[in-house]
Amino acid sequence: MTESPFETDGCRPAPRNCDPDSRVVAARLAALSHPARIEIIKHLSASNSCCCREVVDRFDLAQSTVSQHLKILVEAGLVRFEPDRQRSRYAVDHAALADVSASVAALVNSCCSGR
Amino acid sequence: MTESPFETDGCRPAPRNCDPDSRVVAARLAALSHPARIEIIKHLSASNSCCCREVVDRFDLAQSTVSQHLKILVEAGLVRFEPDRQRSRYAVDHAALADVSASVAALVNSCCSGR
DNA sequence: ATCGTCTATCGGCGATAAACGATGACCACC
DNA sequence: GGTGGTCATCGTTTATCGCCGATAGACGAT
Repeated sequence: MTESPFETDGCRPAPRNCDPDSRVVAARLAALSHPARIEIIKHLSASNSCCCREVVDRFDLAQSTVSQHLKILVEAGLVRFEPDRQRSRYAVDHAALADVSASVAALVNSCCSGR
Repeated sequence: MTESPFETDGCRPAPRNCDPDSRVVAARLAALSHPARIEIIKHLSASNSCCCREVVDRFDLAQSTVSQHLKILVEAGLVRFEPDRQRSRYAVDHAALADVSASVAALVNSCCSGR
């Protein structure tokens, strides 16, 4: 356990005495908190699996931008990546997505149960 | 009124052909995608209702920072604000929070149902 | 070997977020 | 009136986001 004051670990800045759970949830929500990424998730799941180009054609965003969004989703664990020849197959990780939904539900629930 | 191609309306930048729903969901998730704000939500619901100072004491953040976070939560409609003498009562809007949870669940569901 | 295509990454730019201190408004109380 | 506590806002600084064009790597086809 490093004694670093800030362990960014891909999360947003957090107060010192912050529940690690909150950081994890926040990081995943951050990945989902962009309209383009939500749309990309929808598109991926509708098509079962897409390559980058397919997504670029769908939305009018530059290829580099789409690649960036996909990278963020992969790093958040919401999308799985599999290189396929010169293409890249991206597919939604439904389990991870369900997990996010469960996390939010748990947060809401804890707020209601605690009164 | 300028003919701006982007009507930001308090949301993150979005591609042109973006489902408005995605923008709304994204905006709410953005409010939740910060560890400190998640912690604040938890604290508020545990205490039923808090003033700003109470939150400041709990986390080691400057009063102005906490005030800012609370403002963001209020603007996102997740927390209700009620001035009370020189204090400010902040309370979680459980209905709104449940609504966010439902939105995420709907998104996840649409991904699974669409296969 | 040389194209053309698909990707990922780099570098840069403008805009926004996040944090803080300082200031002033407001209220209660002495 | 003066004092102390609470709060929102302003202004500043720093870091990150979101987007793009350009570039380079990898692959298939000609």
